[in-house]
Amino acid sequence: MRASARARGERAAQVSANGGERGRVATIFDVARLAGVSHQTVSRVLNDLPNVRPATRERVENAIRQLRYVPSQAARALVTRRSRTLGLVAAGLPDFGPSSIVLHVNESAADAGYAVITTTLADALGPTLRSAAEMLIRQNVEAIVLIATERAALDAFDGWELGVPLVAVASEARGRALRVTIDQYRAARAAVSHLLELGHRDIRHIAGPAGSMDAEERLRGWRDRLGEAGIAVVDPPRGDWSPQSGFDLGTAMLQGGVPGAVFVSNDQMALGLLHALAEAGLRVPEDVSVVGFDDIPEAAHFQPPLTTMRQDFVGLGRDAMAAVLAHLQDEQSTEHPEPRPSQIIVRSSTRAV
Amino acid sequence: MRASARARGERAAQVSANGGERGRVATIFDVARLAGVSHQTVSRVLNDLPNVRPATRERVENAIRQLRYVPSQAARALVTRRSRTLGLVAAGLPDFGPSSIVLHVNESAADAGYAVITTTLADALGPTLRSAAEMLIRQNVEAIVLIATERAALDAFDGWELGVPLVAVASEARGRALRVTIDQYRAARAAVSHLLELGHRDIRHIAGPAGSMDAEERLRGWRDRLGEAGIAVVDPPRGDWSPQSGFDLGTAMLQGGVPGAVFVSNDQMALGLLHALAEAGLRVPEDVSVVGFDDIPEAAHFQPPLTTMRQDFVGLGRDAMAAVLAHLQDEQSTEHPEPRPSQIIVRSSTRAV
DNA sequence: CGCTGATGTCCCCAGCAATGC
DNA sequence: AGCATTGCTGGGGACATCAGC
Repeated sequence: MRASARARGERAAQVSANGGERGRVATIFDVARLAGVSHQTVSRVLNDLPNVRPATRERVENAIRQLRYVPSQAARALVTRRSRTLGLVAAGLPDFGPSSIVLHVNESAADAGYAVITTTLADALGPTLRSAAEMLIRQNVEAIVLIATERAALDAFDGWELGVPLVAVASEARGRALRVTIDQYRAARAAVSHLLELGHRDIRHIAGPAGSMDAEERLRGWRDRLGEAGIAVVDPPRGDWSPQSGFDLGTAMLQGGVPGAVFVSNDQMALGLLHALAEAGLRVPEDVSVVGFDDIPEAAHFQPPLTTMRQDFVGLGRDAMAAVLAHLQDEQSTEHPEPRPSQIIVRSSTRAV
Repeated sequence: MRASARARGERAAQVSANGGERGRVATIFDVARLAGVSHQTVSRVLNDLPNVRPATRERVENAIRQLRYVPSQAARALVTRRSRTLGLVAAGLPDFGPSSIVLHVNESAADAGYAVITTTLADALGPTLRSAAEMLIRQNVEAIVLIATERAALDAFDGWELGVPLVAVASEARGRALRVTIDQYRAARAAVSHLLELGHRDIRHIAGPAGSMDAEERLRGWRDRLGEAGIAVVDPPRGDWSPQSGFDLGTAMLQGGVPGAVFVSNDQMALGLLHALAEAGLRVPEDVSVVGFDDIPEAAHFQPPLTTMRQDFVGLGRDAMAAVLAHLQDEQSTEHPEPRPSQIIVRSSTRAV
């Protein structure tokens, strides 16, 4: 079909004629023309394929530099069916946990040569999630990573054929999504163990919101560990992660007497609790021991510096990216990686009784 | 050219023959075939163009639903040269300020129907920025939004033809980038005015790092406002935004005596300062007044609750997106929007002397 | 002949302009 | 005039083919 070839040639000629035109960028044909080879040879150079003579390669590379040629991702995506792009769906920003995960998934993706399209959601309702996912699919993402704090978010994706792999960062295993996770349950048990080892028996809990899987796992860890120690518990109050709710629930808790220790489901609520305790004239850790969760940057400078659980968000980001890549290479790989362990950071808000 | 049309037809036939094949997605031709129209008619339906009979439109829409057809963004981008995608370059995460800006730019972009590819940077060095920007260009973004905290980041982009509009979120006007901003200078002046009105004269400052434009503007506001009040100042100590640096610099500051009031360049360092003051047995606000900057969610529950400057990140995100859209529609529009004003939040860390 | 290095053709998928009924 | 169709375009990769030694 010579007509086609000629059309290409004419176009290329036009381009070199008005190369100075604003906004016009070089194509692979322009490069080929300048280097005196076919566009296919340029393609081989671009993709590091064999069968290109070093001298030819050199010429092509010079032409690329000269024209400041950048391959069109759109054209490449069209033919390879690979966009080198990931979708990231995150609700619950700007909390420390989700934000950190987003940050580190981004970093791991960049290392793997992937771009990340992030959609932040105000709520985790089905329709919202659905339209976010559809937008990502339209943008041609190769996989979707879902930062799921609420159970509802995970459920919304279930029984819904996306067409691309779904990796969920979540603390419960639900649905068919590939899951990467931090072991919140064991971390909560470790926090309670720390208090038990200090001799505490009256260990209360301020939990996170009901829909949150993280909150649920931390609550379960607290309950189970106390149960094993032969200590009966009642249902704990639930906050919304905010310092204000920690303050309110802490104030309410003090109405019924002074607890020996409190395990709080995140650092911000722990801060609110510290505030409530200070207002009530109670000293930490002399009167009450407090353990938080997350190890936010501020925690080391609370009054007193907070004992808390530090999570491995960096590792989690890597796990998520590894899961994506594994699934992209091999559809069958449904191996869930080991949950990432957490680490207790003992500061000055806990002490032995 | 009938050959071409026939090739299309054959391909379409193949598709419907193995429609169950894994990973194969429907194209506009499959839809056209099922609806008994040409692909162009489908295109008109997709783009809400006139000249489609309601009955035809109906048939096409049914076919789209039936095949779960999603237009290929890659193909569309190739022909329209519009990717509906924005690039966002952010250094300095996960600090509260930059994180908030990223979040709200994302939201505003989503409202405008744009996807956002975010790249997070470990440092703001030239080569890092450059490769980040190149990656975004390859991904075909229509514009780049740069969250620039450091002056060096802004300078790195200068004199460098990107090929796409650049919008900088930054507190200094540098280079040719379109700029949106929060007026840090006026905000700092307001913070100092608050202390002056309370009768303070000995008003110190703990500044942010030297390269930071935000830190510089806040420092300048503090210096100028005090100068106007006839109060001489010396160069303030500089932290790195972290609570630890606030603690260290606060401790050092107390070696030279107890100040009347301190204006701290961000809330986290203010927290460190509160910690240092508490350790020295000083009371806030009885002995020392403290004003922070940012109004992070924790600030209301510091001990004591912190007086601080709240910035309008939501508005800033909208400004950034508006600037992008304006520039995309009209290359000449280089109007910088008015800087967003900030608001003082008076809590319990300041009081009259 | 057999291998290396380079070329030609078709295809990916959607939108636009011109055309046809 | 209203509605639908045909042909071409965009940038680059896969594959088959070809030239040279």
